[in-house]
Amino acid sequence: MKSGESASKFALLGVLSLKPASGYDIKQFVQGSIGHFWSESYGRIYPLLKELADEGLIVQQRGTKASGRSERQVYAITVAGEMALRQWLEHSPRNESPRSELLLKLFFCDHVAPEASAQHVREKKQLEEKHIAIYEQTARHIQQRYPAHPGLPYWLMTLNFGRHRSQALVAWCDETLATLSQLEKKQAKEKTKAKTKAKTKRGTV
Amino acid sequence: MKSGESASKFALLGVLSLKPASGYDIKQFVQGSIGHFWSESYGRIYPLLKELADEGLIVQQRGTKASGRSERQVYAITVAGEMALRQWLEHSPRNESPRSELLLKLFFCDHVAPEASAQHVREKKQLEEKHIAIYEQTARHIQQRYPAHPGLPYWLMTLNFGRHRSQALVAWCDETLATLSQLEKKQAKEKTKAKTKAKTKRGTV
DNA sequence: ATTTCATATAGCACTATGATATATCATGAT
DNA sequence: ATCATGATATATCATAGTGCTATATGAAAT
Repeated sequence: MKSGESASKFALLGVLSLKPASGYDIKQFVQGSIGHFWSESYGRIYPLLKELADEGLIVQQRGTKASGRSERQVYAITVAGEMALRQWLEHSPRNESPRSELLLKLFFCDHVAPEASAQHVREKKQLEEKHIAIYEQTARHIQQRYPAHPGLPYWLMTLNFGRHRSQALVAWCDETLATLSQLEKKQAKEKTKAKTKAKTKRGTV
Repeated sequence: MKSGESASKFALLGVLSLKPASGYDIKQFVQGSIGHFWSESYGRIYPLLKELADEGLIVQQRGTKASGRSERQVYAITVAGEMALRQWLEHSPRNESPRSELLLKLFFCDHVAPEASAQHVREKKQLEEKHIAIYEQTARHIQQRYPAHPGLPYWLMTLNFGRHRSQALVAWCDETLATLSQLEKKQAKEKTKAKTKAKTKRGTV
């Protein structure tokens, strides 16, 4: 495999290493199981499945019109595919380029009132708290359902990652909200001062 | 502005709201100042500058001189541009879809030895520790250099975000490394057991 | 003198998303 | 009965975004 090869291909291989699946299945699995740190779109999944099949890393299982659905195209990983996956897993992951619209807004927000930014931060806090709840619930659920699965410790690690991250961000939100309310107070005071000054000036002129 | 409008446009507007700049300047600024939570590529910057100019949100300062080929093309934000930026700043930021190659590898890593994953996690820890150092250094630097700038508190907030996040991830790395080394020990034990069994079997057969 | 480097713009191939189109089948409502 | 709805399923397109490469120039270093 070429070096510029995208991670998406291996994400699909990874899913197929668990069990054969269709493009639709893959999308569902990604959303439901690794959705908190990965995403795939149909627009990539279907072309990639074809590429992977051309490269011999997966094969199309024909004749599986089992439940009578419309032409379900199920793919399964091959031995070559498993090898490619293992190889990729051992390579150092590329560092992701983060893009946070929230931080971008915050960085430039001296153009607007602190309250507008505070609203964004409050929403972020709510979101992260919701995430924490989901992580904990999911962890309990999979521990109960797959207590002996060899992948379990690794799944829990990824959930733990999210929990740590979200907890830190909630703490940041609290700090930031405090700072923003201080800034608002200060601005209000300066406004009052400016008004008083203006009045005095008007009085003298 | 349309609702599907990308954040990149406003990132450029934000940078130009600080001072007039060329495409090159913008790239430098983004890398140097908001690089820890945002990125822009030349491949987007130049087309977007033209679009923004067409929409009247920015204006080209230097003339479109024909003779000099690679002449510096400096853009400045217009009043309309400032209004558009303010409007955007007040809208709720869209939640970003995170993609972590590290977690993807970790999730599927029961295919390979725990040591391979441990290596990835150690590298991650090093990276985050480096980030923390940079955040703290940058914070000291800008507090010294722009003690009275109205944007300073907001810049510090974004750095603080990074610091919180990185500290949490370092803690996660430590936890995860501990878990991985336990898993490795367990696997080693099972292997030994398997070997002993095999020997016994061979002995009896 | 010429090599090297920082500045600067531009285009292209590839990667990725989100929206939408299309069709089938199961289920329950009318 | 048949009709609406929603889940299943595949596919495509416009748009967004990245990374690499080509090109050019002036200034500094060798």
